[in-house]
Amino acid sequence: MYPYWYIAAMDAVLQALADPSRRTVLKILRDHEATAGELADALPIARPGVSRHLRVLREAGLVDVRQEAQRRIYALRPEALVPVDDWLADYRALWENRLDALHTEIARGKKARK
Amino acid sequence: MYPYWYIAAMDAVLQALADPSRRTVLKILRDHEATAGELADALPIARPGVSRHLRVLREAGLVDVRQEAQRRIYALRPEALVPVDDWLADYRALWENRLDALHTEIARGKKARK
DNA sequence: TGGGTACATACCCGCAAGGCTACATACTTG
DNA sequence: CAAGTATGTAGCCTTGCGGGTATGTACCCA
Repeated sequence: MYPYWYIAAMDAVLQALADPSRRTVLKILRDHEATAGELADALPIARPGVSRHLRVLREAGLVDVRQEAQRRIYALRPEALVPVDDWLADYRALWENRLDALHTEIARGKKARK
Repeated sequence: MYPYWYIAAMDAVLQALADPSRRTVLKILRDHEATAGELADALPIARPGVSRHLRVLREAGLVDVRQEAQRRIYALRPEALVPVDDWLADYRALWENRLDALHTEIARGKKARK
């Protein structure tokens, strides 16, 4: 359904990232692939709930599934996060300036206190 | 209510970013501060809706307000995005590897077609 | 001090999201 | 092919979210 190069609209990705259960799934898949059952065991909710979360992640392009006998093996598709990173890039310069200013301010404060 | 160094839990930030209207507000504030009215005019929804969106953004630490006569002037607090950037960092290495592999694959395909 | 301006809050509504139980599907194996 | 295993789907319920209208609240100015 989703070719290997598919990157969902950032909207769907951010929507998917908004849920902590789904972020937990991503965290696990960051280290290794996992079956739906393994992922379900790691979450405090029942299987069907996990299935739906996995569907959201799939439709956002964040994970891939392959079937192996009765098992569905899920794998991370980190490139789906690229649009989010690009979006963030537009703001990165701003907070870097601000943090620099803050550090300068702190340094100045220390000096003044001497 | 929120001191200048306050950074909300990433959870609230991602939740706030999930809504397109709120992302529009951030995009506007990226360029310049704006009053609530100006922000409302830029969105296709009524004032009270905008007020609520602004509240969510405030509580996530993404914007700051200051009052000037009857006007509330909103400004971006880009440092609230730092946790999201840090979170993304854990995945960046992964997609960079993958994209490298993809490019290699494409290059190989081109070569083979010659 | 009364009227106008700029926002926020209160309240209601409709819908989508997330949880659960029950059931269907698909594959393996005796 | 029957039983078991692994997972997804259907249907139901509750809650939260986003949108709207009506109503404060705070400030300026004549």
